[in-house]
Amino acid sequence: MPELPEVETVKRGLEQILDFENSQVIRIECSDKKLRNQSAKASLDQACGQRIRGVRRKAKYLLFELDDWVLLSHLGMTGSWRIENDQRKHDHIRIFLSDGRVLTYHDARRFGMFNILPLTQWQQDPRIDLLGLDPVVDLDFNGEKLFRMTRKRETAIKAFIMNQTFIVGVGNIYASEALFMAGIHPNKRAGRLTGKQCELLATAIRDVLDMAIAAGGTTISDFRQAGGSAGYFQNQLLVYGRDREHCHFCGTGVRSQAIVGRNSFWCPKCQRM
DNA sequence: CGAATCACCTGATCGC
DNA sequence: TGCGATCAGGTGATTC
Repeated sequence: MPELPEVETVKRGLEQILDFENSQVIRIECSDKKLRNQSAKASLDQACGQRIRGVRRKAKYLLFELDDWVLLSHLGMTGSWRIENDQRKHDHIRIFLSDGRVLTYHDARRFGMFNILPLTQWQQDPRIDLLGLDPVVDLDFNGEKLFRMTRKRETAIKAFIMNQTFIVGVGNIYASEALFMAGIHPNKRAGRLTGKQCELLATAIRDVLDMAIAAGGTTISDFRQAGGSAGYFQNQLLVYGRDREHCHFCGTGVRSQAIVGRNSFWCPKCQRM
């Protein structure tokens, strides 16, 4: 579900909703079913008594900054955060705040992660440390960097830009969109892109992520902003989910096929190998 | 080492 | 209406 724009949207929503001056963690409750990667209850309890000082995004991770700890959250495919005292099926983590509200994590498939890390050490966690450039915040992400990174890489360019050790934030939806905008076939070997193509692709990646953030993310089925509303970038998708529909530029039928295990969409006329 | 595949889960959808 | 097969926004372990 959540790629960079969706996580950024959740982060901004939580910033609006949370009361950083007065919200202290009173206690944390966990369902009996664990997420794919989740700290033990006793470890999470170290957050009790601490203030939530801020929310940050690192790649597709959300971080709740406490006084001495960081709560690291990854939404997996179906994770979401909301403020609501009532419980629903698939609510797995409930953080009770001193203002009486409950910060709740919902995740049907439980592919998400939730860990507590020391404030001074979270950046050394390998999941954070090994992350690549963020196209939205790292100003030195550009075509030249992309060109150098892709040299000698034999994998499909679509798989390359979805690999979080090179570039962060691009998932299955925005990979197809960015490659369409750049006119590059998703199955082209990464190492065969020209300098010009890397320039176009770096720009397309940054643009599509920025536009999707501005639209509040993409809601295909269940993505929700922290306040509960849907995003609306799904109305602006150019190729994703449009198999056999007409390309908006040339009218040719959009094609879809799995590339490295993930369904991919492209225009066979606008996008070249 | 790089690259591809599998595994982890539940729910929605589709064809019969 | 019911049932099985298939697919879904991600990532980390395993295999080649």
